[in-house]
Amino acid sequence: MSFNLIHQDKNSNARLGKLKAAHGVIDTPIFMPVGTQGTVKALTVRDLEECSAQIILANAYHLYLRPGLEVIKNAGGLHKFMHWDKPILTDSGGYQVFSLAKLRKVADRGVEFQSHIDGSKHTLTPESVIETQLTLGSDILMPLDECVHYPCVRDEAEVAMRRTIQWAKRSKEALSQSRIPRQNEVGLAYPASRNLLFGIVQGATYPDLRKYCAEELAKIGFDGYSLGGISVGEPQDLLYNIVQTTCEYLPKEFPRYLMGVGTPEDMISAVDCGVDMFDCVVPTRYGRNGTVFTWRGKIVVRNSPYINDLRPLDEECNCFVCRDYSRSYIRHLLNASEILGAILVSYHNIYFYLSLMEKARAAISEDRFSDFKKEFFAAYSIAKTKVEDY
RNA sequence: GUGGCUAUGGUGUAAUGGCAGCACUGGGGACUGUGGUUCCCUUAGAGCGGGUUCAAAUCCCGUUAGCCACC
Repeated sequence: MSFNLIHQDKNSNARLGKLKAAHGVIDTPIFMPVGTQGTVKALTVRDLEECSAQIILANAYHLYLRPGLEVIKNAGGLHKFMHWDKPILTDSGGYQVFSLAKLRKVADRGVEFQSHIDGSKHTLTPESVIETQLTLGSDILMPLDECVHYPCVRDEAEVAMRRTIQWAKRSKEALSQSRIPRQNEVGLAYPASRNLLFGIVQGATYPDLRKYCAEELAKIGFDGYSLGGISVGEPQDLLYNIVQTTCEYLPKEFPRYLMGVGTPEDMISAVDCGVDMFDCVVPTRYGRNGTVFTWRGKIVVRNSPYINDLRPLDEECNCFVCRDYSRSYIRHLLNASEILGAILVSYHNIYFYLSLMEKARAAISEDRFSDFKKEFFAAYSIAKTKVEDY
């Protein structure tokens, strides 16, 4: 068993766990910084290690298109290529198929689409996507799935959900039959660990579809279960409802991964429902665009109130950015489109996200997650209401 | 001193005599399994004084300033 449930919070559904992957053990709940193209934008691997990142996400679709699998194979796999020796979770490209809707054709066999880079035609199948991820040397693989837009009529959601289950089955089969060498090279933290494969629960906003999908996937048997098709435009409370009900249908002894989510509030709420893993572009993308996450809420440091503000981004943060630089200076960098601005805010935001998860884990281990959540939300709303003071 | 040219948001520039537009800057917003140095919204303008005309950034006169040429 690759996942150990270490502790269940007594007053909520939050849980503490350890997930054993080929390149290391991951403490959950965890946030995984997004490194789509084999890099967490604006950050070096050294930065990520300083921030205590335990696992990052990469995207098989993007890397398959550019630089191409041969280049990465030649480099000895994605870990060596990007000089990251901790676990990597790869997304299949299922989401890109969804977000690049204009360029695609979906059928039971797989997805046909045109490259967003050069327009060339490609076909993704559940099998090819597994092969790609094995070639990359991924620790945790995601199967090809079909994500639908919000709102989505029931029939359409059901078709996509059934296809996702079929594809999940084929993915598991493909993984077990693949001839690509597994994670058994010398020097790995857990050489015996195989590549982990998660199932993805679809079903849009329909609780019965989510339930059916979760149960069918559990029957097939995966190393973890993802909640997909969430945060695609639905209102906040609906998002929490789906997460909560879906978690109830998932087996407790496996990790749960809420894909693509989210804001600090989203994550804390989802941990409360029993979610263990997250990934999201928000800390890095917002960072590049000048929004900073602090323990008192988010601030847009690019804006004029901070022009002469010599305080750190977050007075309660211990990261090197907050030690060495002022809001005034960082605002200037962002305003002048200097690269360092994006770097510093991205670093701080990733540090913040990982600290948030670390605090959540500490709280769960002491059965005080509910209090932690309350305190977090109380403090986090300050920037919104008292901008002039913060 | 004489002649010529020019004058439009903070900056740089458009517009047959017919709703003064664009870019940058300034001010805000957006961003959720990354097509993002991105995207959206927005403040702000005719050197000054007259005249012609239904109507003037546009035509005419004067004036001021800048530039160019000549003396």
